[in-house]
Amino acid sequence: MSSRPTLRDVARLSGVSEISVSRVMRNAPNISVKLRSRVEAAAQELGYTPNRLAGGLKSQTSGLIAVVVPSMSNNVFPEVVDGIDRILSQAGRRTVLGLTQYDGDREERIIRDLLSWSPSGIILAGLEHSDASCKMLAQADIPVVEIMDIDGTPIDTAIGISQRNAARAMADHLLDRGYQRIGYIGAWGEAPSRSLKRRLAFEERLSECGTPLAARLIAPDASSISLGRACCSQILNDTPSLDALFFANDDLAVGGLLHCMAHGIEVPHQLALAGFNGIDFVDAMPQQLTTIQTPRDKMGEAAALRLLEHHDTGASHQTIDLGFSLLARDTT
Amino acid sequence: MSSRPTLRDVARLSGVSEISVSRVMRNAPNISVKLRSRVEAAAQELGYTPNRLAGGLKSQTSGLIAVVVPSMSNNVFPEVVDGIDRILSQAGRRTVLGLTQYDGDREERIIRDLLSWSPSGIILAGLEHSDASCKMLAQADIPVVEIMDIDGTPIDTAIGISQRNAARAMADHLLDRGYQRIGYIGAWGEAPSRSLKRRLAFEERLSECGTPLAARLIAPDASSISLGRACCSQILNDTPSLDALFFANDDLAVGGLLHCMAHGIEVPHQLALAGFNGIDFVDAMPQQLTTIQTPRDKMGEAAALRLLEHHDTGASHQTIDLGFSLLARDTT
DNA sequence: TTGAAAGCGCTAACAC
DNA sequence: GTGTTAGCGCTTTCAA
Repeated sequence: MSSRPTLRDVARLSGVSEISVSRVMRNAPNISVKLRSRVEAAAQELGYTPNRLAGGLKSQTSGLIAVVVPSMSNNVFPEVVDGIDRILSQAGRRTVLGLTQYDGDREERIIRDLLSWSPSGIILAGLEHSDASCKMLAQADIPVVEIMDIDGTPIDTAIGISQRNAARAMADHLLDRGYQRIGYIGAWGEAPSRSLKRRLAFEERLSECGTPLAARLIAPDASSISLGRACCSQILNDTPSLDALFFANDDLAVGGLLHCMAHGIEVPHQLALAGFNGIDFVDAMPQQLTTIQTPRDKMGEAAALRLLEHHDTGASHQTIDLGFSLLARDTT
Repeated sequence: MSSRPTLRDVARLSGVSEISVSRVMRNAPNISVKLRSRVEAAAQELGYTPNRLAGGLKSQTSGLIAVVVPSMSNNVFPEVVDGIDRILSQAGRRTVLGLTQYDGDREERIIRDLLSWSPSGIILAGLEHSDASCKMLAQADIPVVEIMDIDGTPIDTAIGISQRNAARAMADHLLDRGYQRIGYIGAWGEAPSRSLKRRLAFEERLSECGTPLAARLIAPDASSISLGRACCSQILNDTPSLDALFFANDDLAVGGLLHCMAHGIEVPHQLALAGFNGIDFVDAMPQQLTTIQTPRDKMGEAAALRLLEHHDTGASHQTIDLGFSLLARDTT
């Protein structure tokens, strides 16, 4: 049985021109009810599916949205992607995914590859990209939304939070609470530039207040609860005098909390713990973790909405701050 | 300042034919070193990016791979997608995403929409799809891989585990340990057909062994640790005599464990707990949770590999069992 | 409100 | 090894 039916087949069957079928399929205006129903019947009968490759080629606008994030293994990005896709699919657009695995070279290759699909827009995590990447993005002449971080100059639009301010807020919180010997634990070898920014801002703030960071441990491995547990153990072994720990994310922090529970370390009296992100499961722990709540699904949704409304403006160098909130709870 | 350069521009600049440029860009065979370098220089100079919409239209094979899963908010799918993309991106293929939100109608629309991109293959979660969906998939004449579940008849290839056998294994485990009053907790209103299959197989096995399920609680909400905690509290309230609980997933089970910790319920002596999936964080809990370990990233990788190798066979009705393992640990 | 012509950018099929 | 020709399936003009 024949291959996939085309517009031509539908046109022949319904006795109208191809362009009329095209208009019906796209819900273009100025189509009589009669013609529409005739065409729809024929399309139905043939099981016609439009070929978006052809449509996109001709119209120079595919409706694909490229999404470039580091990894789905990091708890924050699935939520972002969920938010993006929720908005896009309502609008008949599709998400094409690229996962960089925190590798800048790979990001560049992915961007090049994604642009070859003539996407109608692109969403990227972070503000740091290679020169070549930036050049490609500028030339592509499509809306570019950079999410997560707003501490820097966006190519077009940045939507997220100030990672630096969030870190400084946590520093202030710990100092307000009277902690003096503060340590920091990170993961991924600090490949995500946002972690690095946060740590630097955190250290900077502590120093400004005359209480410099007392210890630091950056594991090269992927972040996980188990890793947090191991790192917590190690940093306390190396620097027993610590009275507070700030973790690069909640997974690590929960690991720290579990370490303390297992070893009878009283939280927060002997050791205070703070995380970052506000992942669902921190609420469920025996002690509610102090953390910074970030609006991850909002970031995805806002980025997608921005792309959808973008038929007007060009590159706008706009920054949208979605804000964070410091949840001061049981562990500090 | 022209728009995006085309093959023609590169051909003109390098003084060769368009088709030669095309061959160079695709690394086709039979190209002299000299011609290749000349073309590459020109492409470089112009910042040429191929237009895959055009290429795909002509060659009838886009290289896009459609991936249809319920949601990224469910811990299991991000890992699957990570596995898929890891393999695909190596092979120069792209993931186009569709999230069904556990809605069959939406799945059907998504499949229709994704097929309009002429994907080279499609990966779907689960074996249950609407008649219309199955028809479209059959007509599309592309490799179809259904992942997660192998209890049923695949359209083409199924890769995953037997959800039923896994549930029966857990039933046997709990019975072996001597538990008699066993309860079950689920979420999502059991929209994921795999949960339902598991529960039914679990109940069936318990009944076969003369120890029917003592209580059951299916929450309509999205699964989460907090929900597990609440459900555990409720089911114990309704049926205090329970001596074991099987949860639809690890999130719920961890919630149950936290409830027990908070209320001084001794695990497993007063109450045994078992989860499903083998999510990373269960290892980190104060007590290691008994669970069924499922090979989620393997499922993604295997599905992607299957699509890549698929230039030979047609629809094969093949089933690939990746197996699970029951991790009998502290909580049973 | 409908249609005819032209061509988006690329590659398969066939020369040479 | 390289080039010529034709056309993938659709939509943008422009005309009626």
